[in-house]
Amino acid sequence: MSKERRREELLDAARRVFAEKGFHEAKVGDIARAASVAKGTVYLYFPDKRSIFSELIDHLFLRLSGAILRVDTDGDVINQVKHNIRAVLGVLLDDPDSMRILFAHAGGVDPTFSEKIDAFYDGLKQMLAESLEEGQGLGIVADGDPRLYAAFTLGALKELLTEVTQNSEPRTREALVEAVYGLLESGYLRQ
Amino acid sequence: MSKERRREELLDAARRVFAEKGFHEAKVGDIARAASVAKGTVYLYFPDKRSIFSELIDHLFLRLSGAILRVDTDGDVINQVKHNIRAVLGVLLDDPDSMRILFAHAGGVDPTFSEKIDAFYDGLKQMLAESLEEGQGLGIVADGDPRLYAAFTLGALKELLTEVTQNSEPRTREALVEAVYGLLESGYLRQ
Amino acid sequence: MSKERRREELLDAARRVFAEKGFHEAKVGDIARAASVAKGTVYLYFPDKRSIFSELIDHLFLRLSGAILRVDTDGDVINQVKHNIRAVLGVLLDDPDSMRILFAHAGGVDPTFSEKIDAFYDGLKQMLAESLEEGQGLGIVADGDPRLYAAFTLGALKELLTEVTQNSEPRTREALVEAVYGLLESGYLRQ
Amino acid sequence: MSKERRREELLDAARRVFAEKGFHEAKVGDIARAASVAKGTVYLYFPDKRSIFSELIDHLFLRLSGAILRVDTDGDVINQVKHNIRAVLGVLLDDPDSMRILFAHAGGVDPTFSEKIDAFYDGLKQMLAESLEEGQGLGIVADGDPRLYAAFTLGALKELLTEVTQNSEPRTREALVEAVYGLLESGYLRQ
DNA sequence: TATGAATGAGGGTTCATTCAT
DNA sequence: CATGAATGAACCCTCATTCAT
Repeated sequence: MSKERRREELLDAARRVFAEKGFHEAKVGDIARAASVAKGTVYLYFPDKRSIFSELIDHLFLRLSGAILRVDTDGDVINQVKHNIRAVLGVLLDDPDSMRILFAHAGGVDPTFSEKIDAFYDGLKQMLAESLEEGQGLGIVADGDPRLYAAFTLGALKELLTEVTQNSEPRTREALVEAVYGLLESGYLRQ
Repeated sequence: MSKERRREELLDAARRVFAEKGFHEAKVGDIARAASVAKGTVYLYFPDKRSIFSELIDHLFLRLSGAILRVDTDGDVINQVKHNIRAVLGVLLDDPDSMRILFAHAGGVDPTFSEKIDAFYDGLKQMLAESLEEGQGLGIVADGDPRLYAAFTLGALKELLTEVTQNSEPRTREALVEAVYGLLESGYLRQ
Repeated sequence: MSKERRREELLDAARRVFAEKGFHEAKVGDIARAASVAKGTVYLYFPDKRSIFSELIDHLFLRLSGAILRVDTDGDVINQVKHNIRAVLGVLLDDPDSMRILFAHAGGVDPTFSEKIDAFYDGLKQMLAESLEEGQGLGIVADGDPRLYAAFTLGALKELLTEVTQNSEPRTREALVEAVYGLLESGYLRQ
Repeated sequence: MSKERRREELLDAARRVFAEKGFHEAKVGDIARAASVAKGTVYLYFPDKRSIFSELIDHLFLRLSGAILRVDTDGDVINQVKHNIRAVLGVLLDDPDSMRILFAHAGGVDPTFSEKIDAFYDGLKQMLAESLEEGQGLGIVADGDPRLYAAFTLGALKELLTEVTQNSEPRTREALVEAVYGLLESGYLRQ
């Protein structure tokens, strides 16, 4: 087996184990067993346990960052927004283990790691808030604190994803996209 | 010092320590030191470290559950919704350490614990979804999957709280309540 | 048992174990067993294995440094020289385990540690060489490189000590002192 | 490359690595890298790491044993003594890596190995002591314990070598021979 | 013969928990 | 009740050695 292939297998195994048990409950031996190798083998490919976890998160962040496009307010805003919702849902629903690691376990590693996670979310929120502010100038975003709107959006997406993964009710992605968009566009309370 | 008082002091100390370091990085010795007692004393009041953490979370859950009122669709729905938003914000902003434990660290303890957290959120979502379904019958909630709306709401609130605590920008609670309500009522995107 | 007492016991046990097995072959468990405590207890008194070894060597160095007096060439040189020989022999013969650690095992720990040992010997040689140089000025030390004389002296003492400890032949310390002095004063080859 | 040649290369590499790092800090991988072969190759030529170290020491011992001639008291004793001093200095100064392994690292391997080293020195001392005893019969060696004289001589030589290698001051070998001889013949203290 | 990926025993260290005082 | 020294299970990581290619 090629070195690169074995490395991928270890990452796959680690992803499954971390998703199930979290960072601290996942023992290096668990990862090795899940990959059907000896414990020592893990250390031929990674310097330590933490770096495996870190690589999984980094990779997920990269995919998310790559999938999201900064909204260009000169173009079709609605479809760009929907594209981004679709992109985020796509990345995370296609890799529910990574998603679970990020949402359920990434915070419990250690303070340094938490900062990294926070920084990523902060970056997203920042980018989103800037787009929203631009949108306010164009009158396509309601008045109000764009950081709050950004936080709403992120939170709604996160929890939606958690809900969708935990709950067995099957829903097409497009329906989810529309549901999120609907929320952003008109909420759900009616008088 | 009374037994009950000492127990409270230990919980207070544990809350601070867990909030700062998370479950695994917080050592029993840290908690003892924060409470100015010896390590052994902790075990006179709690059977183990996990149960302290658990009690903090349980207590927070109780306060949250107690603060939230099931919406009575016969009454003033708007104000009941706002009341609930206000209540959740109140409980969590008044006790930022508990909030941090819940949002940043509760997931990293172990799989069993994660289930407990998930179950609580699920209960909230369930209750909220039921109210929303009722509301749909009365025409005051838009058509669509009430579980999704419930997830949106929860997620938006969570992230809002994270944002508010992390970000230094000071905002009155009432402004936050109105902002959340505004989102639920009409979103923020305008064409 | 007092904390200080337990610490001494651990040092005593470590001294015996290190003397017998050397740094690497001596396991922390060996030291714990020799002191009749659990392995974890060792770490209540020392941060790590190396620091125990280091403390033993440091202590020995202190005792040696304290025992040796710089020779004052205004006084009775012969007796001062004999005093120093006697002092070094005394310190090391009274603590053969430490001696063995120093002579047989201290070099095998790691490069940093070896430097420390070298530095100590170098300091001794330096001090001795300076005294000898002074002695040359007074005509009581033969011409020649004082560093070499210092090295001879140290080496002769070291090996004498090794010999005396390994060999069962019992000899009074005073006889040893006289023998060393004799060597320094007139060698042993006769024509 | 011939089997024998490769074996020599591995020994050369090992000598360098052991001299620099000592037995425990020198990893088999270090040796392989220094010899520009793969780790597994080392094991085609040697059964284990210890045996490489052992062979280096054995070889050095052989060269030393071969260089030293038992003093024939019928002949020119002075020059035979000088010859031996010259021979030991020659062997060790020509191969400073082996010397460093012997003096600085051979003690730290394990108890069994330490015994081997001790045994070698003991053999040397024994041989030397016997010659000295013979010399005492002929009146060319002072009265006194010949084992002690042997120990002195060995120790002085060892430390001289250490000094010469560590210190940058350049000295001709003949000067060193004369210095050692001078010590043996008349010490360095004068009244 | 040479390779280097894989193995797995073993060791240092941590820390939740216990218990004698 | 309170203490804090002691315990020892458990884990991460290293590296000498093996073996399939």
